[in-house]
Amino acid sequence: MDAKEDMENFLNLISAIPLFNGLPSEQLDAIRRIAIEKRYNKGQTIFSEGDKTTGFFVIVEGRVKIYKVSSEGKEQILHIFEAGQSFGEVTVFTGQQMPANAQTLAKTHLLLFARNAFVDLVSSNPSLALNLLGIMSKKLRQFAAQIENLSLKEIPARLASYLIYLSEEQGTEDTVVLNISKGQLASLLGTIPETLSRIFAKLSGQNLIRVEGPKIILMDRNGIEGLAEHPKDYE
Amino acid sequence: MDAKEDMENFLNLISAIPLFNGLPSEQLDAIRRIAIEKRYNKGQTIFSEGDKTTGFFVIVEGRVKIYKVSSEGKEQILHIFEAGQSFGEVTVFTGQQMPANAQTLAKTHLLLFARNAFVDLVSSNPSLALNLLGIMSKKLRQFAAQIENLSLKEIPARLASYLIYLSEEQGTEDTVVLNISKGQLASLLGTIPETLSRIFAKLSGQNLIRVEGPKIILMDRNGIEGLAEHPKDYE
DNA sequence: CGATGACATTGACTTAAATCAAGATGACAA
DNA sequence: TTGTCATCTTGATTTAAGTCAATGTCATCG
Repeated sequence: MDAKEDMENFLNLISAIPLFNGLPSEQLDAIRRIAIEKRYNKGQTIFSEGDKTTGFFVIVEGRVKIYKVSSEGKEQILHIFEAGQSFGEVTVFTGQQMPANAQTLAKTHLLLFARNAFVDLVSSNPSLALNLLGIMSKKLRQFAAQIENLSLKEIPARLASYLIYLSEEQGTEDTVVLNISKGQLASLLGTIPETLSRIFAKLSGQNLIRVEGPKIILMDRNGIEGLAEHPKDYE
Repeated sequence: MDAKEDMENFLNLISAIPLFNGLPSEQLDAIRRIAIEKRYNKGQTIFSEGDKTTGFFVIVEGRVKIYKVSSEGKEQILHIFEAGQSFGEVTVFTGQQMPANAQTLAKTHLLLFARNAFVDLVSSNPSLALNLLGIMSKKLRQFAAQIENLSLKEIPARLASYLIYLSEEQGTEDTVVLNISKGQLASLLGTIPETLSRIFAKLSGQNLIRVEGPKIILMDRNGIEGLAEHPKDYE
């Protein structure tokens, strides 16, 4: 009975993952057979830049940051992934070494799909391939947005964009809660904690936001949107 | 006879494109049937940010830049694609509007694949799907590298990285030829022409390179590689 | 031919953000 | 409680790169 219950649990888990959406149950079963469960505590390293390809990861529970580190030790977060999202696709199809580092930001439960088994699965399942293409397209789009932010916007505008993004993500109108530390947010925005702190202070002074610990109150949503798009008007 | 010759030409064209590598001839034929030929002169716009999804493009001949423009008019080049490469995949699978602009840098001959027809083709052809996944993985990797460069490296290091990349691309040991104008290179590196010009002058002064118009002679390849990785040692 | 216009360089100056350094705040354990 | 640690904030200063403006170079066209 336990075995059967486990399996049901498992199918519930993976069928809730966007990547595996709409797949027939025999495919889900095939997926189950090649999945390897992995559990981590907060702050553990999943892989490091230069490691040889392991495979493809899906987050069942927890949070993971993908980041690069410069030769002087500064960190740039490329992405933060939450439950239901996946990472590591890239090396599965290029087969080179891991291009970045991955570390947990919380207690995390992952599924790992070994490279070859996963490639076989994708080859024999067009709708899985299409799902994967859709997910990778979205990631490409997000990276393009990040490049745009880094090179075309100053940091206050990047923060404003991020706050708007968060409020959409959280479905809130005027209050967002940071789900990462301010230091990590600085890294995600391509800056350092001191600078971010000053910008929080500056935007507070302009009555655009109010900061209460990890809770940010958007006092003037229009103003914040304006800042995100037309930074020069808000100096 | 002409029709048959045309078809042979066409099959030669598309079988040389990495994306269509290894596909059986009946698939190539299906591809031919849905391809739409497009020809542009230098400097023409193929699509603009916000346009509704057109489809997927493959470059037969020429060169295309994909770029974003800030609200103040500064341009950031995301990518420059050459013959044999493809672009526009992203919107095919997300179906939103075009996230960036595309403009030709030379007389260019493209194939356009309309969205639905292309999705059908990919769904029914696993090895095409795998090729596409491989290509998108490579693009994700390149974007990640670009984000790293923009946020973790100063401009001299970015230029050094680019020169190394070019020399590998061109298979040369000590001389590379810029295939875009210096102004465009500035945009690709996330800076402006004036700054790039000063950095060329600075690196020349350090005897790392010599600049002769669009030809850059790498006088000290080790030094340039060092600069790309450890900028602080070269001030 | 000289003139126009794109592209590139150089100089003087400004500015956004990083660095360095010192405190503040808050959580948590001994 | 006190002490320790991580996170965050604030201040003084430096610096890389952007801006503004002038000038240079070169190809091409009428």
